[in-house]
Amino acid sequence: MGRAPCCDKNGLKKGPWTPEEDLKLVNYIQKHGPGNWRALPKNAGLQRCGKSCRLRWTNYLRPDIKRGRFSFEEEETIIQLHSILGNKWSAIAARLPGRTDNEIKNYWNTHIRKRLLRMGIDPVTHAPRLDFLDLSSILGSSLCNPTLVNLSTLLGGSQALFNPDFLRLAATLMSLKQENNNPDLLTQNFNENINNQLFSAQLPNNQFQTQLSQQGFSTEMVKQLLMQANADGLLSNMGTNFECPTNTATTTTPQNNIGIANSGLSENDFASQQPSYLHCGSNPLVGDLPENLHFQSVNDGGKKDFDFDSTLSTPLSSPTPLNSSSTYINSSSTTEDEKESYCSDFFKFEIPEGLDINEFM
DNA sequence: AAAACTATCAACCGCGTAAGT
DNA sequence: CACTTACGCGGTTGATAGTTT
Repeated sequence: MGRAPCCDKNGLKKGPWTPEEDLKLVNYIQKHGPGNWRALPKNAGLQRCGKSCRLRWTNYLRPDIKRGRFSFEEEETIIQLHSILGNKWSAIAARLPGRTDNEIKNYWNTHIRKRLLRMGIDPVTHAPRLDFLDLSSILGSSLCNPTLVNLSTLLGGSQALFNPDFLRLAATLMSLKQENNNPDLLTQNFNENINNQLFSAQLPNNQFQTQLSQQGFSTEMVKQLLMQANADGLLSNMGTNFECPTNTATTTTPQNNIGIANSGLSENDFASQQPSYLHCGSNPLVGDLPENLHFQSVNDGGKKDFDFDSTLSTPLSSPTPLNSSSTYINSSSTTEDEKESYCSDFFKFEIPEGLDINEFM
């Protein structure tokens, strides 16, 4: 059964709206309010279909529409929301006052998407793109030491290689390798990036670890990669007793208190989400771990504090990391370069304060 | 100066679905 | 329950402006 046309299109005007048409539409809606779009054009004296009128109103004529360049904060919000919601433009627009879904969609496709691609980040999955990763280097390094990696599980568990969390980790690891001429920076980067990625990867219902273990590509593998890096002298500050927590941990950051335990989400709800760049830092830009940070376990129906100190031998990073890009955050007139610089910190996104994840469910 | 190319974004199209009959 | 209608959404198109060659 074919769908009935929204309106009789014979004789109806298409294309750009004239100021006169806009005026008619605005006047009519001011008097009668929006709605009943099918009847509206006839009543308003417009030779347009209702759909066209609705679109013109919602995307252009509505009085509360904010026009002009997207601010840095808006762009940040879009990226964060897109990592959670995907191409749910209307849902994203609902959280950006004054912006329409069409506008956000256009902006995504013409600006953000391209920038992410340039950064080597897949704009769909928000994970590093495979073709940008020197995975062969990782694999080659690991495979040279058969005690570190079981080849069959590695190959058989190829899905694990496509795990976004692992890819992020791999990307960071490789970037560390490229920077290994600066041990101090390396150590610091490890603290800030690897630790955070390992733990943040476990935040959504321990999804990362579960996937890895199910695919025979265990957390141990990641640890082995880190050990290998350590053996290579890359991670001079990493102790051999480095351990990943096995609890189901959720974020309860001192800053925004977002977490499963207090968000009203079930664990399954959380696990179903795409990687959202939740991380456990107090600073959304640098992602350092405050010493008093506690994770809450929601296992067994009860909340159990999870103490990082008991699982990490590595001291937490300093609160003022090198190369901090925190200066751009307050700039509303951000340049493209600055935004691109910001995207290099893309893995450290944090759900902004006041953003109610529960609304997305 | 003009052609070619690229970026932008308003508008359209078709589909899914809720609501109504 | 089947069907129709209206609405909203996401993908896509195409006109226009801006930039490069």
